[in-house]
Amino acid sequence: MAEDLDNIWKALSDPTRRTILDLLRQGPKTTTEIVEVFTDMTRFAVMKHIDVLRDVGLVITRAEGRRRVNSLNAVPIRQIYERWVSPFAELWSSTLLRLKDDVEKR
Amino acid sequence: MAEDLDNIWKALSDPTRRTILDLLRQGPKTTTEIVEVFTDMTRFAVMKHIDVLRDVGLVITRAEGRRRVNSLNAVPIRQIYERWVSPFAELWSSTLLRLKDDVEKR
DNA sequence: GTAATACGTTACTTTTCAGTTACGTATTAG
DNA sequence: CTAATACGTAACTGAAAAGTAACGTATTAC
Repeated sequence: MAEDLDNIWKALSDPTRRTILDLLRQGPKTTTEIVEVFTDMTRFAVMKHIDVLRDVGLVITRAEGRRRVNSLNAVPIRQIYERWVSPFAELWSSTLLRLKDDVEKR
Repeated sequence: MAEDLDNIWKALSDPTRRTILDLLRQGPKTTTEIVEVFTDMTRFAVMKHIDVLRDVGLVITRAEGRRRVNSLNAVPIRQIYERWVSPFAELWSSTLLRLKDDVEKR
């Protein structure tokens, strides 16, 4: 669980997968519903992306008859935030200050 | 600039590059100083990673004689936060609630 | 019960990307 | 001024990952 964060980063690095997460933010969707959004891609490609998201825990899939309902799990994103975004947050202001300095030097 | 966010995600998806950002969080470092940290990799591999980080604006490099001093720019991380982490933050609590429901159903 | 629906598995191709090798340039220390 | 230092460029290799194609299974509507 320690550096599973690497897998989560990898999962998030793909634009198709991020679009899927965006979709699921509005509520659970069946696999077919997700597939239909990506008209320029085969069913299998999209399903692979869902697989990746499920493997890292960003998506939870539950069977409902012949359907698979996929829902979002935002917890891994929180882990990314706590480890990688939050520690850099304090630098946002200092970065702006430095840029300000650079500008004033000219 | 709109979906340069994709490039930023890609840049952040590599563990070596994230380690470099972690290093620079403590202050600017010359290219050689960064290279020396990664003993299991050639100079060129590390330099390529620095290139990628510079291309997406996460690292700013300034020449100082024959040295290159690399410093961190946290602004792109802020963009990631605003677009991708913050919108999901509201779901952290609801995810926990749902997990709670799931547990209680058993 | 059969046909359509929803999804899965496997094998393959293509592309992308990390890393190395080889060669080269600019800067500075002595 | 020459030798070591600090960094750069370009071409190649290997492995991972995205995407496709072909075939297969379980479920439900009629």
